[in-house]
Amino acid sequence: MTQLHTDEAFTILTGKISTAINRTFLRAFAVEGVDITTEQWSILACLWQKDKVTQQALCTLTLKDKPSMTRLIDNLEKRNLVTRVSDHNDRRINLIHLTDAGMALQAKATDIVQKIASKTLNNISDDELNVCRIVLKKIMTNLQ
Amino acid sequence: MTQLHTDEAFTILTGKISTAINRTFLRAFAVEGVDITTEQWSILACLWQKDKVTQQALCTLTLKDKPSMTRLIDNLEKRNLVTRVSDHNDRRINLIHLTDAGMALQAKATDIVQKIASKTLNNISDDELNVCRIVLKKIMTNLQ
DNA sequence: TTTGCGCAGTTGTTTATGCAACTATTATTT
DNA sequence: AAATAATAGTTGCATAAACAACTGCGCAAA
Repeated sequence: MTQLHTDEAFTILTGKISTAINRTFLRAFAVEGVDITTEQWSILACLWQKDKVTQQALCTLTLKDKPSMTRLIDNLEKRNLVTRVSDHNDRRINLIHLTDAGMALQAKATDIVQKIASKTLNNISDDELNVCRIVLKKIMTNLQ
Repeated sequence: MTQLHTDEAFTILTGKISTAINRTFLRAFAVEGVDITTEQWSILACLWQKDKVTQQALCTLTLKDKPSMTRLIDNLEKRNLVTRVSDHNDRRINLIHLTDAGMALQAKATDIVQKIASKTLNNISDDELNVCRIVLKKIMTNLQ
């Protein structure tokens, strides 16, 4: 690949895109009265698929490290969206449970995310997006 | 586009890619004895192209807001890589000057970045990367 | 000239990441 | 069984982002 392209792609990937997406999510959530951050949403999205999992499982799913997860769960607990429940068989483990409030957020948050996703991916063809997905996956693999 | 693809692309873009790239950069810099972060590098890279610019200009170039820039420059000054020089014509303005140490980093840091870039973009064709660049640019535009 | 607007930059608060070092609990190994 | 290793989670410290509120300076209109 030419050097110019490499630099451009890198500059974009090195933060700008995710920063812009995060900002868009944050503002949309705020406007719609959903008081969570993008990161908190990413944890809730896991729990909406499968509830009562360990913090470690959430780390693996979201590619975050344990300290980050500890603090994200702290913040979600502050907002009464999840609770830590100690496992009786293995007391090292916390199982993260959605609260009623946490479950209640699913519909609205999912709706907001869908709207942003379709706005963001407007005028991008299936083929283009597919190639992009493949490239991003290759990059993730190369970074291991 | 299909919903599945949308979700996947989004999950990757929403932080994971840039987090992984940031981590890789940080470690590579640390291993090679270059004591800067990815964000600090992004500022230095601007200055290596054009020195003695305002903080606002750096904000525009890197898509960061003013408070972020203030603190990034603070940290770069702590490391003696740049200095703030007050403009005599307009005392509102700080011109950011590279120090000798800041200039001296260019070769080594650029080399590290090149190595990571080629490792990261390994087995990705020019065509694929081009499509990906176009998609990422469209996404950035859609997010305005 | 003085009032007021706009621009450049700073500070405070909350949230999040990376890494290292730590505690507590469980599993292994000898 | 006792010592050791591995696992789950927490805490401390530095860096960084978003947003709002602020200071200080320049400029233009009344």
